[in-house]
Amino acid sequence: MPRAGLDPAAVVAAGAALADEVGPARLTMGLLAERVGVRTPSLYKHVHGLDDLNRRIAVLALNEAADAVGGAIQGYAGRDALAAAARAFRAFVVAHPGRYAATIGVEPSGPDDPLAAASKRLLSAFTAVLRGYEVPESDVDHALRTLRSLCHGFATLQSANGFQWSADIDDSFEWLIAFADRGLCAMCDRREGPVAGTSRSAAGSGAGRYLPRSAESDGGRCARS
Amino acid sequence: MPRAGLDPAAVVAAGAALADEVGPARLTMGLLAERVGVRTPSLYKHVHGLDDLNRRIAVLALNEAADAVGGAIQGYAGRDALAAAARAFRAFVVAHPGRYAATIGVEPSGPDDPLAAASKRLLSAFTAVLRGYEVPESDVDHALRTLRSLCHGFATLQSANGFQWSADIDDSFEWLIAFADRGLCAMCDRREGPVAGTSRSAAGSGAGRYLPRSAESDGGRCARS
DNA sequence: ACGGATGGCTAATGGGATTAGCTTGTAGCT
DNA sequence: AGCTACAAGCTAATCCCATTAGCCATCCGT
Repeated sequence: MPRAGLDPAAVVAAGAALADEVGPARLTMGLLAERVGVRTPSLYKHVHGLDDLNRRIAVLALNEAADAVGGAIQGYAGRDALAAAARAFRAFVVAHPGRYAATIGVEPSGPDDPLAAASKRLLSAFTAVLRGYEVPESDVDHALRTLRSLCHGFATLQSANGFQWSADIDDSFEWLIAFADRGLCAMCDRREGPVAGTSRSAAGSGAGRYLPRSAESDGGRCARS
Repeated sequence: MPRAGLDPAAVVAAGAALADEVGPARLTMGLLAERVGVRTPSLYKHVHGLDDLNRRIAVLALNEAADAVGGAIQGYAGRDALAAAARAFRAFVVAHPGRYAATIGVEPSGPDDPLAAASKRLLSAFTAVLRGYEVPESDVDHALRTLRSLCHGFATLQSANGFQWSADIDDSFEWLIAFADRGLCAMCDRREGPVAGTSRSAAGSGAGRYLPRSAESDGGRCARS
């Protein structure tokens, strides 16, 4: 009986992939064992049980999300960074619904729990976005929670099929980004008239709908760092 | 052996209460049976199984949430309505975390699923909030999804203990309300200078922090219906 | 080669969901 | 009042899944 060459990381990676495929509720030790080519009890040599597996998947997911968001905002600031972060986050959750779902409901057991560190990494990426807006120091925590709630809520509702109506979901998300930008930007001194509202750029099916006001169109709209 | 006088509604209500107490993950048929005073298999005379029970709890929760939000916004408009709706929603989720959690991940099976109707009722309440802002007809769906994402995200993150930092959660939520108000209001013609930002009213432990700008302080801030 | 640590296996336990089939209140009818 | 049919309970049994115990093979360094 040849060895399967497993280690905890491989088991967790396979578990995360499986969770993405079948949903976190149907992620079972037996199914995962079959997937990696061993019998069920053998998994316990690598993870301590289903709960432990879920925690580790959550850590993996948070780190991957942090990488995705952190990478996406490189070189951007202000609204561009906000849009990049939000899109990257949502893309990650939509691409990996199972592992992201594993992150909800897990609590770090202590201050040195890797879960806490992974969580902090993701938050840091969003904190970087806020630096492009004039958010007072005392409000950063609140803004962070708000931003996280917004992204988390949209992503989970979408991946749970919570949006049942006709309007295009991508359009809604771009609207959400503009909304968040207004909510953050309105804290700064504003030097322009009313926001143009909903005039769509009619760019067909491309990604740049809803005022893709990139660097060229925003000079001085909101003080940036 | 006397009859317990159960019916589906009683079972579901007890199940929802139990979910609030022990969490949806630990809601078990055996525990519920014990709670209502029958043996486990007897529950199957009233609900079709655990999945069915969860769906019914979700329907109950959505209807209760819709009632709470709908009732809270009576007589308010604009920012006051937004704040009332958001607070009522969060209060409901915090008071009934288990039954609200039952709503995530359930999909309506068809157009006549009571789940779809309950979902619509909750959405309607939020739609009423939007009527106080100048949201173009074409954007209502987007705004609705955004608002729902924001509330849902905050509520679920909080009830999952996803906020691990120091800042006060009630403060954060009031900040969130102000943020949403800015995001929605900035679509209207605006007749005033920059929003005052974060000056707190320092009202001690009361509920009216973060610019409790009620009817008296907002005349003409945003066109209301 | 050798010996411990490691990773895998079979067998067994226990809990929870669900079903089958029986029994008995109970409501409604005569 | 008595009969009947259905509704609501119950016991027993089954299946699936997580987890543990204890055994055996493999690998790696000596």
